[in-house]
Amino acid sequence: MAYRKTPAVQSRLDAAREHLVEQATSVVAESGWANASVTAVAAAAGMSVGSVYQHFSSKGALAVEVFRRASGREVEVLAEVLKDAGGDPVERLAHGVRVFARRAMERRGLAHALLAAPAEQAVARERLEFRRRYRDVFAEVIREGIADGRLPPQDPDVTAAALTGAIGEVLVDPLSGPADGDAAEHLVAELVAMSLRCAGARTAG
Amino acid sequence: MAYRKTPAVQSRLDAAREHLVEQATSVVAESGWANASVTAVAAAAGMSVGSVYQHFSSKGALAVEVFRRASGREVEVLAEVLKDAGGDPVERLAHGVRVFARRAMERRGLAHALLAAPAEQAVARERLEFRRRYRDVFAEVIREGIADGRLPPQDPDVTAAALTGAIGEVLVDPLSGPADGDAAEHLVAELVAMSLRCAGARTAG
DNA sequence: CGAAGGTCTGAACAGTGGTTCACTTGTTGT
DNA sequence: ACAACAAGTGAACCACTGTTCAGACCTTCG
Repeated sequence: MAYRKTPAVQSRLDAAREHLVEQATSVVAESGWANASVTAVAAAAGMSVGSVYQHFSSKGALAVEVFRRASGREVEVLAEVLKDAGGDPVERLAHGVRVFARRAMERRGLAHALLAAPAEQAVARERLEFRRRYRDVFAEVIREGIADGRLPPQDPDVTAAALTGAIGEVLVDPLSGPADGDAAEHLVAELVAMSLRCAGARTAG
Repeated sequence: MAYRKTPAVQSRLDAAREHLVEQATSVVAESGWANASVTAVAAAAGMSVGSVYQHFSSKGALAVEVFRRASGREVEVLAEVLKDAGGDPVERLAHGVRVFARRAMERRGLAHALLAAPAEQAVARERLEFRRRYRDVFAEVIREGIADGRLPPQDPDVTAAALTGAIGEVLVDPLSGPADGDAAEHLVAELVAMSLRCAGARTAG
């Protein structure tokens, strides 16, 4: 033999793959899935179309990877807040909604891509899974709230799904506009209040 | 002159157009926008591809017409219930949610196509308008509720958007399954209760 | 009936975008 | 330096669909 893949080469490959996924994410966040053609993504990553297929067996596989990373990050953050932030379940729910909303407003493009933008089948399937995970983490905290009497009896899955849909709808809708500082704060406050009412918390007048 | 379009011919044309729109709606409801190619729609309507272009200047125009009709019907029904059904605003809201939910569950395919299924740009734009109209009719009844003191102060647009998103999320999610009689009734009841809580109505324990 | 002008057809066309592959370039070990 | 082989390239290929259009067929009216 006269050639064997060296660690240096491997890490260069890994870095290239990493870079590709990151750039693809940017393209998706800025222009949506529809404009994230293999050509466009390859160009953004500064590599040839052919090279993309050295890292992913198909465009769909790359799209799924992009979606999984971004959505996984979001779910993780939310789950952490809902589980480990201090306070009773209702306080944690409020905090979670606040974080969800703020993050989505800061990265509007990405939020839209994850929650609503038209996408190919493979990504659409991932999106269902993503929403299911969101629902599960919300449902858990609602269950806790019911258990300790701070929330009234209810089907936690229905309420959790509703929260996911409600927040997504409010945030993704372009009528809410770019939402500068003040308007954004107002929106977040209204969202939190609405979510607490939705779960049946008594605090929100 | 030797030929002029006769009323009989015109009504035959109108009927054909009508038939085309109806069949296209069926295709969309059953297979989603993605599978509603011009070829498939023409076949379903029993006409040639070319004839489709006698009625609509493009595939997008046909898709928009299909969407407008179906969505317009739904909004109309909901608006009527929210405005004209008897009772105070809270009762009307509950009734409206019940109707929205039942209709969506009865025509799951259509509901999914209207609310969530991936669609081309032109339809996506219509969908935003559709959701805006839903929001407006919900917001109106919420405003009334606030005005007569049955609902607490809140941003009606935020709550209305949330209701649209929440109900859509709960209904469209395939995990809720085909929802046979009993499960369906449970789901509707939970949805109504959740919606009333969401708007801040006091009745819902 | 026959001319005029419409309606209907579906194969051919054209744009798009994912995928491939013969080739060039780069890297490794002798 | 050179052989061996992997990585990188991008034009060509291919499948898929929306759209067109020349000709077939129908309807009207003198």
